[in-house]
Amino acid sequence: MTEPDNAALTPFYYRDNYLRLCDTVEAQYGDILGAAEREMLHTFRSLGFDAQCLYVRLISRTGPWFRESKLAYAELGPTPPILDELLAHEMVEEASALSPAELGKLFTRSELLQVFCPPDQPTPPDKPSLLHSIEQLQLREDVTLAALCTLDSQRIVAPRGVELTEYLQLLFFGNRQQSLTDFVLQDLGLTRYYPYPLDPEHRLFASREALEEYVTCATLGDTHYTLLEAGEQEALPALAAQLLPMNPRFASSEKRWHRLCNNLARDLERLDECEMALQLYSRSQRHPARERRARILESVGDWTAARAVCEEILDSPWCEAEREAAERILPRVNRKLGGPRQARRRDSFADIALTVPRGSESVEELAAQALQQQWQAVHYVENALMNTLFGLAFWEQIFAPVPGVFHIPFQSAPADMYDRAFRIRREHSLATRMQQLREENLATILAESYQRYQHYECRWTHWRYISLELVEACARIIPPEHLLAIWERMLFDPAENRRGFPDLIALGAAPGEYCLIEVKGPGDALQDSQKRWLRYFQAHDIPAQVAWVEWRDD
DNA sequence: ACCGGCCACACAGTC
DNA sequence: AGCTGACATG
DNA sequence: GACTGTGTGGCCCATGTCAGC
Ligand SMILES: [Mn+2]
Ligand SMILES: [Mn+2]
Repeated sequence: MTEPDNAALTPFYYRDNYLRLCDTVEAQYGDILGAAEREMLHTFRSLGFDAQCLYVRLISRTGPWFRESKLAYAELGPTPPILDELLAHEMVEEASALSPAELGKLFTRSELLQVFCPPDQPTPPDKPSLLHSIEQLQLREDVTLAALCTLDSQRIVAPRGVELTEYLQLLFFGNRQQSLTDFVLQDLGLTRYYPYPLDPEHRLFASREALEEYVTCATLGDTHYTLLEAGEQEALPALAAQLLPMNPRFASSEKRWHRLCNNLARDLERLDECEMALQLYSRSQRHPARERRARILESVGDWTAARAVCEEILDSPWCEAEREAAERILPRVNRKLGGPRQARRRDSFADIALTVPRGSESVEELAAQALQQQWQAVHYVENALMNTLFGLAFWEQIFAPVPGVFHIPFQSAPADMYDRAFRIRREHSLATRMQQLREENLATILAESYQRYQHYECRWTHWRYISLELVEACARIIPPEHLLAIWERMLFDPAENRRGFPDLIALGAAPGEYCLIEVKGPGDALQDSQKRWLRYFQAHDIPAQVAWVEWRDD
């Protein structure tokens, strides 16, 4: 047990952070909380210190039910009187009946055996079947609970207001993933967020309706997942029927809704529910909705409609991947409609053949080792290197205080990082920065940026994998005009063009002596995103090649 | 944005 | 026993 | 060989404990 570095960490940091969260949310969203919710917050604040601490522990752990005996916190003293207080204020409720499934989460296999299986009877082989056989007993749920309490006379409790807590966290973080844990990680110094200025003026959720709309989308997403998990595909059309009449009105839930439409539609395709899939896709404004529509229409033989969708895409593509898909589909469809056969563009990239012995390492590692002989150093970097360099080059623009993009102090990128709007809203500062990068010493800029911003959370930088030394070596050897060209394309579409970079970078001794190398093992092929970068490299005379690996059999 | 989304890869079926 | 996954923890 | 679909594994603090198998 080591002492935390951060002296601010008290034994009560969970409670302290929860209060910070409540304060922030009440200040920012007081108007959209209901009377009952504010009342509950008031009750919480009126509790004694220990009761507050225990309550926050309860809502931070996976419940909903807890055995009193499992609630032991050294910093709080005996649990029973604290629970008494929480029960008295109705912040906690006591179980009076529990289902077999709930029992399974609370009691061990041997405890359940002890109570429900007489020693002379055959014992179920594992816990699931044990729970099943308890179900078969058809006991009343309060009876089963009473039976178990004979071996553990302590109470079984659940915190109330869990859904309020979920709402508070959602309002604070703007998503359902982050939680009090993020405060803790911050306190522990495990994560550090760049101190960009927050603007409380622009809040994420405009109104109670916006919040509810988001929660509805999230719940439908949960249902989707649960149905898949349970193998209940037949219920998916009904889920789609719930999704379709929705009309998301708030920006805060739009992206989520579109993604949900796409995900669900994809599953409906697999069920041959093409009609419904088409309806969902046509409501979605997110790639690959239009591509999927074109493919469905092609597969059902509606070539006229398929052509129309392709033309719509080509007219104003959402991204390059979408345009390429339309360019592949359209000629096929045109031929069906009696058009001429068209010659296809063929790529040809510089390549080498490698024959290496099989090893336990990945094919990329093995290829890197084989290439070590011809180069000073070969690094297996994939997307991490170029994304890190991008983050270093444009840190100030990424974290610039554009209105409305920084809501909370736990962001690793602005809210619009992957939107079309990102580039447009920072047009001027990005242009100025590009100019500066063109004119000044890139190696110095990148190294200084690395040292200044190292350890701050950023979607682009990979501090662990990409060392300062590697950044310096790359900045010395890769010609600035190459890096600038790469960054231009990344800025053009930061979402799409952050992937597809070659696996390896091989570095020589002198400036210009380097090569980006995509490793392809037997059976692997270039992906579309990789081809797009390789084409771009060709067009800009950036040295890149594909290394086709074969196994040397001995 | 961790019961999810994103990568890259492996493999199979089609033309 | 030895391994794994879920969970809680700082 | 190109294209398409599908399914996979890793990656997201690190570490210890416990229950299950
Ligand atoms: Mn790769
Ligand atoms: Mn590769």
